[in-house]
Amino acid sequence: MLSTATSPATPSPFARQAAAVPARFFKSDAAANQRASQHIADTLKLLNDKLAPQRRVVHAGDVIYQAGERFGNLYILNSGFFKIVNLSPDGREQVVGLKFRGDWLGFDGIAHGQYSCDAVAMDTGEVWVVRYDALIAACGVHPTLLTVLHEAMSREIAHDRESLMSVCTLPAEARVADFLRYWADSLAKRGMRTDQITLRMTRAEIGNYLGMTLETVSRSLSKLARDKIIGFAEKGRRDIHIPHVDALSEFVQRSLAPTNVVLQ
Amino acid sequence: MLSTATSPATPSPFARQAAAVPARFFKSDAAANQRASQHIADTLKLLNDKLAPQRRVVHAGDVIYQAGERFGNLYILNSGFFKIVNLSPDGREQVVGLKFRGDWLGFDGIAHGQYSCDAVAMDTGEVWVVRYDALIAACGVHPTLLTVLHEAMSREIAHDRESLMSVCTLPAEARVADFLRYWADSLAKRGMRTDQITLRMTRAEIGNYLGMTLETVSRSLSKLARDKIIGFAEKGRRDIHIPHVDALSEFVQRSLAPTNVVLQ
DNA sequence: CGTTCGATTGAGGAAGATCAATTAATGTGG
DNA sequence: CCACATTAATTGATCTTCCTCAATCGAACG
Repeated sequence: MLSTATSPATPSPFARQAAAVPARFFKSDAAANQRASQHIADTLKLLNDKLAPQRRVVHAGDVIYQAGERFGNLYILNSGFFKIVNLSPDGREQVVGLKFRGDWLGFDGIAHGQYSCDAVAMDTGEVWVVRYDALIAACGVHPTLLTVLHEAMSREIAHDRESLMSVCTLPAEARVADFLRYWADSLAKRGMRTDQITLRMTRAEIGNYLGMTLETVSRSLSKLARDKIIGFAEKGRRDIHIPHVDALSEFVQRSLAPTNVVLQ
Repeated sequence: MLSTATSPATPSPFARQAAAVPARFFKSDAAANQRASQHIADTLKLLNDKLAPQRRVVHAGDVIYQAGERFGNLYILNSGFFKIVNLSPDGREQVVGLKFRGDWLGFDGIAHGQYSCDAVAMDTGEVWVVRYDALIAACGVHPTLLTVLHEAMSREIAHDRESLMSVCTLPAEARVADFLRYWADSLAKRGMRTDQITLRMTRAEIGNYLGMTLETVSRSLSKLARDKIIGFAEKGRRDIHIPHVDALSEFVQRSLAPTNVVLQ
């Protein structure tokens, strides 16, 4: 088991609550998803209207930018699906992010004048290319653009922290469940169906993203299927059926419970 | 051992290099540190001149903002040292970031109108308080401020990804070594000495940040001390002596090597 | 229709978690 | 300033999770 700050041996210096988790925290919220979907559509429309960005169609495997490449553009994902891969000088590679419709790519390049990761398309899609300096200039004219930009950066920061927390505090099976929940959530927030999702990543890629081996991913998925929390399509194990998204959150919570008390 | 995308069994789909690591990648660079230190000082001066921010002295344990609190301010750290703690509804807590002089706090609040983590002072210091809307207004007058802001956000995004990579690809001992290297680097980039550093965190906090137990942190530090890569002060094990920062990077590299070949 | 790549599953082993005992530092009241 | 209480750190022994290695199977593709 992994370390949590709330272990009984060391009462956490920042402990604040050990109460039961209110249901609203892991109940999916259709109305909120509806709003999120609308917000993404509105934002894309705004960007399209004010920036008239260059459009670029991409296919699975296309690299939109590479670590080390000179920074100049930001990219807005209109459709499709990307992975962000971090590279270390010694050859380690790490999938550090997944991007869906409405997400931005390339923020990491601003600080040092060059991108620090690779952005790779995992599917056919369309990205909008925006020159960073043109964007900044446009922000002067349309302040809403600046708001949108900062929101996107802020969201990315907040989400990266969630990822770190997940990797650091959840056991492997729960991490896989949480990954599926996140994926389904991301689709729901974009107005797409979540009962049947197609993972466009291999087990190895998922494992890399979650900090575990492909075998552990496979075993975890098999376990979730045995528990009827997910289902596989008859043919092909890339399509995953998720009858209840909330069941994934509940699985995560259960795997955090001290020990499975049989009779309360 | 943890999964790396470059395991021999599964030749990575994105493999690009397996070459020896060029020395420049882990050799500390005094000139670069000098420049970084100057850049931080210049940036702080600019912010001070253009924004005349409210100053606030903080002491260890002070909470500058809390998760859930309404967003309104950004904070710039002029001196001292902060930790950023992420909280989950079920009570998990995760140190997701450490902040030094020149770093900004509060970006996570922009997107959702409320902060998503706690920012806690670990030492006496001074933060500059800037209202977000006042900052945006000032950016209209002084475009350099916008550049500075975006640089800070971009740096944070890039660094968060490094953290995730470290947790996902390095074994525990290497993570501790890399943590010390990062700490020393951060000090060096701020013009401070790195041969003698004082960790203002307990083993439990370090372990939480690195995704391991406090016992593993302790054992790793003991190992590094046995190997003469670090040393402890006579009294108190919070002060750590680092004769060669590069030795920490080399330790990380060594622990990544397939198997310790005795005679090569 | 064979070849290749991805996924699954099992067996064994190792890294690191957990439990526990001890020691060192820090703080507190007398 | 000291005795005592409290918290942090170390270290050892054991156990669990997950990694590693290996074999098999299914799908996709030329």
